[in-house]
Amino acid sequence: MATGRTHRPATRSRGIPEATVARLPLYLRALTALSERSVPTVSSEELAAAAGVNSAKLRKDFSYLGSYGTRGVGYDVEYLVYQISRELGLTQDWPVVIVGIGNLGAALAGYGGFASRGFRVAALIDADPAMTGKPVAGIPVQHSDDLEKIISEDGVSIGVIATPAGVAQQVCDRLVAAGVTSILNFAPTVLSVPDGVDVRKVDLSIELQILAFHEQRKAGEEAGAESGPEAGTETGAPTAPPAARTGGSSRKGPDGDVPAVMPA
Amino acid sequence: MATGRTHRPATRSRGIPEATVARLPLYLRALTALSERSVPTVSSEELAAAAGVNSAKLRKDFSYLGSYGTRGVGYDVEYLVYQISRELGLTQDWPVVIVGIGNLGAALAGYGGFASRGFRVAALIDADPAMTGKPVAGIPVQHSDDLEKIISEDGVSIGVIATPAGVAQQVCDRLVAAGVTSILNFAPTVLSVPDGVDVRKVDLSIELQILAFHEQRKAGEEAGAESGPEAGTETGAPTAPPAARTGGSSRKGPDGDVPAVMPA
DNA sequence: GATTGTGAAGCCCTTCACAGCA
DNA sequence: TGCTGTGAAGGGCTTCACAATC
Repeated sequence: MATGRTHRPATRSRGIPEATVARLPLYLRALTALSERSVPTVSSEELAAAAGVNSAKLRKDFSYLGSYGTRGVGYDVEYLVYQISRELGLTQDWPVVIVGIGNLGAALAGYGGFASRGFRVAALIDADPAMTGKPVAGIPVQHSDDLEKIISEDGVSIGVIATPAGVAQQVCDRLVAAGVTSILNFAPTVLSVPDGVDVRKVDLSIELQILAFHEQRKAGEEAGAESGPEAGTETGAPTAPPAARTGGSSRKGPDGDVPAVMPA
Repeated sequence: MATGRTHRPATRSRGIPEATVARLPLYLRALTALSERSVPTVSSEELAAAAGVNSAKLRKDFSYLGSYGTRGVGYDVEYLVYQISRELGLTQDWPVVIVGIGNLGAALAGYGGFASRGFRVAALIDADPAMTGKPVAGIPVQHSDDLEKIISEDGVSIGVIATPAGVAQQVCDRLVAAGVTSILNFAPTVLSVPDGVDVRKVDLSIELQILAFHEQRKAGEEAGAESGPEAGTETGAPTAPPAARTGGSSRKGPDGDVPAVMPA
């Protein structure tokens, strides 16, 4: 998951659990598809299947928004689309700026999923003077010197950071100082922000690493047993075993009390 | 968060909680940075700060891997880097294919964070014949007709889908049939896969929608009270109030029992 | 009869707080 | 003395299962 940090655990906002909020866009997408096919109503079971969750969870989620369904019938598609959109704040226009127009920033600039959800790319910003004025996805890139001016003039409150990791924090600081209060961070760094600012991060390599973990697990399972994730070779062995390893007293180690690989 | 689905809740693998696995890459990055600065040891407090988590959580996480620290001292940086890498399966080489070489696919192809973590882009695949042979990020694009051959020849087990939503499921099916067992999905669709295949998704517009939700909440808080998220205008009002609304018996509605906006 | 809405139970994760160890 | 490793407590989310409702 990409998760923000500053999330006022107090107040509980209006009581909608964060996990539920994170699924609302999923439901919304499924409902939009149904709406386009002019399906009038949908049951929790059907909608849950379309959104890839189970129906009890979906009903519980919707119960936080209010009682929008009809027992024995299901949910009115159009009405739910509206309610969820409103709950998510998508009935208003959100100008966003994208900072860092490299490959990724350019891809984001051209991403159709933004505009269709009420997000308007208000500006593309890059530090490279050679980029200034060049149109990307139909929008001229502006120089980062003008960052503050752009933010305040357009009333931008959401910023997307797609810069190299090295400059992400300073870009973040400038965005926040200029009035941005929500940040979507693609740079592989931990950003620190003051209270009241939300950060969500998307880290491509982290997702792959998580997949690799499970992939390795699978490979181990089917192979039966082999003492460790990569037994024979000892590739690029640990550079520095810690002091503790020599004692060998009570440590459980990686494969201590449980066979590393289940023998079937 | 981007979360996979098929996750065998049984067997519990080797007992490392999913939440912990998701943080290991974070720790690894922080440790790598320390390693490059030749820092020999680090305390849970310091490392936690660098990774943006709290220290109790970090210690608990590490405790699932084994006792790799030294009381009164901290953790050996190099040793931890190795242990976490091994746990994540990064000590081996993971060939990946990227399917769908549009803006996003191209950006992914050139993303440096992959190679540095042991992920090797084995092939770029696109359905457009005009793309075939064209080098992207130094790698020639191959036609999707050859997908199965590429997967099996290179022993690819991880696939990245960056195609339009409409074809994502069929691409997914072909990848799985060809032997891929982990998929990172950037297409805004729910993929269904057989047991044993892991899917993680990254959805750019969902992240923004979650930010918008909190952003709206903030705007409401500072504005005092105003009856609803966007009061005056009634922009694009609900197309179809559901049957239930007329009865008006027990429904709580969106702003029923709690003021939509806290009055200070 | 069908399907929602929801208390209650269970599970997982986080946090606390301190014993154990270097 | 300082910091890790971990039992125990606490909190949030998911799942169950069924009463309420159309």
